[in-house]
Amino acid sequence: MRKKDDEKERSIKEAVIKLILEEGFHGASISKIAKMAGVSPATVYIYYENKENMLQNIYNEYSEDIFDYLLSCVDLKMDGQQLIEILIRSYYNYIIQNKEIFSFVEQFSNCPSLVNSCSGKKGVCHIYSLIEDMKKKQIIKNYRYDNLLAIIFYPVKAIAVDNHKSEAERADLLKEMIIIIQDAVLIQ
Amino acid sequence: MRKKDDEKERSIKEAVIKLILEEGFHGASISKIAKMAGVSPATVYIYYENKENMLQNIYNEYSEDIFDYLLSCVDLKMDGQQLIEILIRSYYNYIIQNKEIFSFVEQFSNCPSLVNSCSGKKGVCHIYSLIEDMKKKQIIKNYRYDNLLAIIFYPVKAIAVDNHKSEAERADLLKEMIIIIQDAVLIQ
Amino acid sequence: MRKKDDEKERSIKEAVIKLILEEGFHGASISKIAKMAGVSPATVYIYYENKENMLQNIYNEYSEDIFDYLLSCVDLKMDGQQLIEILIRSYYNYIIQNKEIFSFVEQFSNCPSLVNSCSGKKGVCHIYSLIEDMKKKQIIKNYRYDNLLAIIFYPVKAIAVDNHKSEAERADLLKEMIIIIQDAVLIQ
Amino acid sequence: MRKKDDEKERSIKEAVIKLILEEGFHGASISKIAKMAGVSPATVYIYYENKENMLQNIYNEYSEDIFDYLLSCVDLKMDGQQLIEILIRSYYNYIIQNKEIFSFVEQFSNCPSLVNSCSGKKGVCHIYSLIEDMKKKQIIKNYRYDNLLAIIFYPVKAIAVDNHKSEAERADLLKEMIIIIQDAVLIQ
DNA sequence: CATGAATGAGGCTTCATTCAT
DNA sequence: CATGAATGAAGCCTCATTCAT
Repeated sequence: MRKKDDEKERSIKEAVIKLILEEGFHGASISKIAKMAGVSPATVYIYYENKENMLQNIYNEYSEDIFDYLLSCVDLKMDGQQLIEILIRSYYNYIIQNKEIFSFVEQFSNCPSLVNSCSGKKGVCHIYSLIEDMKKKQIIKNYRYDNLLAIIFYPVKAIAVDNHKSEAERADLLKEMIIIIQDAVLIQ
Repeated sequence: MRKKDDEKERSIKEAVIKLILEEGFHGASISKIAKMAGVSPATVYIYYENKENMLQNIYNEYSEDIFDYLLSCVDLKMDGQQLIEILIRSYYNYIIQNKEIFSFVEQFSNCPSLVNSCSGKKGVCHIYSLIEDMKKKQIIKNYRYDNLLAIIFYPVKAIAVDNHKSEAERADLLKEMIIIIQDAVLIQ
Repeated sequence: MRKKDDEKERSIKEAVIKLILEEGFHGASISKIAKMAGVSPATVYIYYENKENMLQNIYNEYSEDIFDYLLSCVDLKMDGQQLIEILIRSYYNYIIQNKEIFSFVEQFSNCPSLVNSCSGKKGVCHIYSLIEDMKKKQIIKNYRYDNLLAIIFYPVKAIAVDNHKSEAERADLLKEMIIIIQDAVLIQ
Repeated sequence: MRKKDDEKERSIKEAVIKLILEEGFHGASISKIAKMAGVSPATVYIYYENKENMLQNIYNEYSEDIFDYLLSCVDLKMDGQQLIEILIRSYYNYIIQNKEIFSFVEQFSNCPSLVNSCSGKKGVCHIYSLIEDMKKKQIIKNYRYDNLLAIIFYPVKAIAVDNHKSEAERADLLKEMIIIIQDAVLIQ
């Protein structure tokens, strides 16, 4: 009896997100994935029940990743200004450094037919207590949690995914955006 | 007999965006599209050179739609507060009332392989002069255009696409969001 | 618009029953069928919704064939002896001369998973009135219809499908079998 | 430890014939068989060289079963009437009580590609001496052996496999059929 | 212009079988 | 002996596109 090969599962996953970045969601066929992962098409079905299941599995694994990363970057001893800056910069950096994963998660999220049939734990909850805590400490204004999340992260996304701009331009935009957001959500 | 042609093209377009909302990007095959549009698969190729071309065509047609709509909603005689509110509400309403189109445009935009090979005129330019005008009039703070656009529209999108919430909840969030954005971008 | 080609449908059907005789029910893959019929695999799906449907369709077409043939061979002016002989010989000849069709129908009938999901009009009804008529005329003994059918046709089948015997041997057996059946079912 | 092996082989065999009844000949894949038998697919290849071999093996084991059973039911002290009745009723009962085995053997027999490449000892020989003996004793008419076999058993099969009828109806048919056959083959 | 027929290529998945433990 | 992992080949079917009317 051979053991399940973690290496193989990993290379399959990597092939999926890489292919989906390069060729879009529909260009990632099982045979291409298998070829890129260096396994037989049949092997994919040892690790995943079928293609849809595979995508949802990978989505569930990575969709929370970014928030775990954010939490690992912040420190409760930071003051409000620092904290917002770190959150935003970390979010931005994650997108830049994990293009493939981010693109995969975004494409998946935007596809109603996929995301609706997905078990879908909203992984955002980890960051909930952080935000609520800062509201109680009167560091962040008392806006609704969902709105705070939207304000802090969505505009940054717009900068990060804009490939028409140079890195320098985007760094400038980001700098200004941090100030805008700090002004918007911090008390004083 | 011209009218009939236009109708066919329209019904094809509608079939495309409807199918892509319902079954995702890869569920929209030419034969399904043709069936839903009530035409033969061969007919599709009278109006479009091939499938990719067709999608890009439709994308180009609809990707600017939202900004045209926004401009049609605002009035230069409005004050700053009003204007921001109208922009945001209009944007929100467009998404709600044009789910299919919005979903199509979003999915297309997020697919690198499609959007990169697209002629891609940045349709956002229409709104550029409006924003710049308000900056000159010292109504809106002197932030970079891209950031202003991101701040005003991206967070709203988060509210509009969140299907886990009731209409009432989303209306509440929107109300608050308008205030947040007004505070962030208006002078005083 | 091209018209549906009757030739093509016929060659597909023939390929199916020929292949199933040669290679058994499971050796008849769509691609082999298509190759033998001289069409593309995709073409098969223009004429049949799917494989199961195709097989059922062909079964329904041929399962009654033999009884139509039998009826075309008999004549109401025949006496009882003649009639039984003709029925048996015709049945035998049909099997010999339509090996492929007969084998297909038999294999299909014996496969519960196929035959149960089949619309399945019992085509035997055509011969019903013939038998009942002869019972009324006191030519054939007053046995139940189903039993008469079984007695007249089933033993003959055993002779016809026995490939271990020479043609001459089978002719001898058939001759004797006719007498046995005549004795069994005719009055006097 | 021997017992365990035999059990595995038995459970594989049972899985094969059960699956073939339920899902037809082509629905019985090695992996399904293994799953149903509670063993690994690889284990099947310890007991059988390959799939075709396995099927032929099982066929050879069961194809004679019914005749062994028949012989175990009859007694040479019975008179002709009794003997025919017992033979027929036993044959009928075997089919009813061993649906799976019978269906497997029938499907296999009707598949030329399988049965032709089969070592194929005609298992019917056991019953040969019984029939010939009764012919010598002038109990059964002096018809050819093959025809007697066909007359006695084939029509019964028609009743046994007809699932459109109730058990009661079939019992009635069987009762009459016994009389028909007795009349046909017994002297006086 | 419009069509349904036709197709080779490729989609996902399962197959029978072998490998390595 | 027994296993689950692994695989190339092949299964069915649908795809985007073209053909012929």
